[in-house]
Amino acid sequence: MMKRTKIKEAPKHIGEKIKVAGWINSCRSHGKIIFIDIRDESGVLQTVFLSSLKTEVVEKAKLVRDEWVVEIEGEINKRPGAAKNKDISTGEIEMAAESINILSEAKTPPFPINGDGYDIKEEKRLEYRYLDLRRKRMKDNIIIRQQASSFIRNYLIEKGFIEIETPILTKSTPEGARDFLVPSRIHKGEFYALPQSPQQYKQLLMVAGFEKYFQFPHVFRDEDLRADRLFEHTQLDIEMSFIEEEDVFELIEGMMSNLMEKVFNRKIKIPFPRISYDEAIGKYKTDKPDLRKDKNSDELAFSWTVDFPMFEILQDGSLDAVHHPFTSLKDDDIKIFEKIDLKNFDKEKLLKLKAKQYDLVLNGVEIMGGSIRTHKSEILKKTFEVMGHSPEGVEKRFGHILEAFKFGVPPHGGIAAGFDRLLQTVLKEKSIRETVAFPTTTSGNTAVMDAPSFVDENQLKELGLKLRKEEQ
RNA sequence: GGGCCCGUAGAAGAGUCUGGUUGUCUUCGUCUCCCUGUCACGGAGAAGAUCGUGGGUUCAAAUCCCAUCGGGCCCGCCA
Repeated sequence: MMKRTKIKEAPKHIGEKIKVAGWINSCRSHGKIIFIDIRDESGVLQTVFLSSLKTEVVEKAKLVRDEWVVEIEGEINKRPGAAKNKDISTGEIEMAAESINILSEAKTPPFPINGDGYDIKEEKRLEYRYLDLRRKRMKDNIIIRQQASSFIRNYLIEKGFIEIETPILTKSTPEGARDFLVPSRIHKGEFYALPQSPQQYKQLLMVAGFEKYFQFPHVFRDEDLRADRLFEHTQLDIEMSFIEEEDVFELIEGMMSNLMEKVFNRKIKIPFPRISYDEAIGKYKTDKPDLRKDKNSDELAFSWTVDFPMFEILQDGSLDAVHHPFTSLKDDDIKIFEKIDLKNFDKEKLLKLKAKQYDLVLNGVEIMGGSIRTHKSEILKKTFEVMGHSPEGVEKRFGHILEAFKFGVPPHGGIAAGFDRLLQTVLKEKSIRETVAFPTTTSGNTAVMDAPSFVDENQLKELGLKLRKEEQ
């Protein structure tokens, strides 16, 4: 049996007989000559069926329809002069078909697969996502996503980073977004939480002596969805020991400029502009300015927003950390903070304190955020106090990491990207869902699969759960 | 939790505001026939609709009202 050749490789086989396999992209019958375009993952190839072929072959060629799965054998030839098609990469060649084998028939697709798909209801596209992903635009998005993650992975490994996975079944943290919870079967009535970020684990890895860590973690937040927000998304998470802000900027600028050039074929200038939070708010009325407006161009505009305030004031008048309590203050502000008497403190003074916190902004979208962490227990204790946490509360929420910090913690810091949102921004997609193979709708219903859904009573029983009667 | 918008043959849209023959039309797709160089081929013909669902108003509802389901965008929320 002849080995199958990928369509992208076909131009290397001019004058040879090969076999290609894939989906029918389109059929054009002219009576005595039939053109069948066959598509595989790598491209599209025109095959030509002449009436001089065996009747049986011609009959089969007349029978097939779009999206049927077939394999076709024949000789690869250069196309006659006028028949060349510059619009497709295999437009210089065609296959003089000799045989066709139908591997699988197909129903007529519920929507067109040619074209970009933007005008089709997303509801339908998600219901049949496996067909939607056949379209070139979606396939390209998924493939470039992999090229980007693969590039970043290699880049970081080259720089001495270790990729380490952290748990998905983990502990609920009362800070931040609403958790997704998973009931424990063994410990009835208790729950795991899915991670909102590997923040604490990656800091523990610094204590463990992994000086440069990264991973592409899947993280979960049970908050209402938007065009740029999903329940679950992929991060690029990075943490390093013995570094300062400039080390993070340098790493990310090198990584992003190389990524843009090698994967997205776009040159960008480094270093990126650094804009203080106060300047950004003053000049652009936002902490994520779109610098394309300044430059009056559509080029990708990266910038750092730096020197965020450490604390913000909430509606109830209490103070909260803008980023998180483990964020380090600027060196000068640490001294000021140390002198502040919390028994009788001036909120304004605290609100002026600046942190070693930074965001990477691309075209007005926050695509990365991070900070240098503080590991000094006195400062941490005081920060928790400002935020109104009782010592018992702190112990319950952060005890494990504070305990770890007692065993020799290196100065450390890091950054995390919303990987899907980064792709969305670079690819200029309107929705984050265009960069994900199987996203949910904005009400959290999954693509193709019918989730969430009710479960067996037995499953609930095993977990020690029951629904209230009126909810069943 | 709140606001705005959308749901009409397989797909996209017009029709709804201002109710009126049997749901009319456009593009694409589907099916049949014709066609030897097309490439989203072309030509001729045909089929295809519970106007999301339920209720109400009316002599009469795709059209007006209420409810409900589904979808999208935004505010809140997302350290």
